Amino acid sequence: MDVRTVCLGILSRGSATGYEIQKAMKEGWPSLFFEASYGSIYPALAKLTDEGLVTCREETEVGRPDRKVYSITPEGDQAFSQSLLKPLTPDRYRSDFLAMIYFSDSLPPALLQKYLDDRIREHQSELQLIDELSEGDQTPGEAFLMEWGRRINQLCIEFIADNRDVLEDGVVVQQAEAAE
Amino acid sequence: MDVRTVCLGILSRGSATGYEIQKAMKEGWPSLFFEASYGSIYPALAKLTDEGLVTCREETEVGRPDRKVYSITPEGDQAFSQSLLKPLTPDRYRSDFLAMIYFSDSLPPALLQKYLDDRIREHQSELQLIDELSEGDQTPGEAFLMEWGRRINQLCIEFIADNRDVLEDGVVVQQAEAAE
DNA sequence: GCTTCCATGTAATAGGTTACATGATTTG
DNA sequence: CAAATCATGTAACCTATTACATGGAAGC
Repeated sequence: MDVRTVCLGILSRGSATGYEIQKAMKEGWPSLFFEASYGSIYPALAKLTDEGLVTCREETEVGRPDRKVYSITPEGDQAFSQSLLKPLTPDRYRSDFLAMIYFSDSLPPALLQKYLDDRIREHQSELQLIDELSEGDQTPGEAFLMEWGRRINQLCIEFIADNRDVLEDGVVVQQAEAAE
Repeated sequence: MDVRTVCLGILSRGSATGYEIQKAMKEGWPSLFFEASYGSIYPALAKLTDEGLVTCREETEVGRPDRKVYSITPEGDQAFSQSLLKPLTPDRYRSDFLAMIYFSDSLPPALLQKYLDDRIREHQSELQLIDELSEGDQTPGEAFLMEWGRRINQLCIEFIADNRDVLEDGVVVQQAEAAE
């Protein structure tokens, strides 16, 4: 699922500007599964407009660029529904944090501690974000994502707290050999 | 952390061919935080060799391309250690699955069910992979990643099983309004 | 007075994937 | 007998990021 499709999906929930779409990907529910910068969102919206999948209503503004409110068209709705029928591509996950864990024996212990502390704080921020998003009514998808996000972040915080000594003490774990 | 750096990190654990590095990113511990295709790995190794961060020993093979075994140099070791000192970039996560959840009200119910079933199977496969990787001795980093992977995947399986009815019944969740 | 928010967009660049090219050996 | 495994590499392509360009209004 590329920027194009996610923009279309967000617009299927209601009209928005490019700026608002980016905000949704950064601080809204979509931030839990996607992110993109202006440099990809604006061209995507321009292309979707060319193809007739969205329309654009311009509102003249003073002192800043005209506000362009994009709305999905019936063709856009159909295109989006069809894109959901295509097989899902595998999740793409890339984590400097987990890489750092894997290579943590090449790391100064003080830095390892800092990275772990930082990480806990990041998970706490995300829990707070989810709390803020959770105010008001929710679609089933939002309710599911909310609890999902809570559980995952809680688990991560708890897990780091409970298991950081394995990394910090640098003990090599040996497999119990019951077979001998 | 780009392909270049992860290749270097993997080579810091022992010599390997490009093929083996790709396998590690696909089926080894590194698969938990990184993935890359040959098209990026081979050029990265060539460049690292040019820069003197790795060396390459060629073993003549019959019926297939020469096997090129890469080994990290002292300069490479140092370069890798230093790259771990640079601030970690935020995790990058992109999930068609969670996007599908978010937009699940635009989805035929039968397809939603299939996606959820498939997802549970994927998490089970990953648990199995982790079990296979867990045989033998482990570094602290590996032990941490092992348990991390187990817990996350177990949580996901359990969570989907427990909460899928929220999506499948399509009930709109309303916030309890205690303040009124 | 500084920072953040609003608001759009482009150009250069980075970083990667996909498909292609080749082909023997082992496993089911 | 087909498929997977081993094994390397390139070229075309795609997608997205980063940095730049612009600037007023509102909040702290």
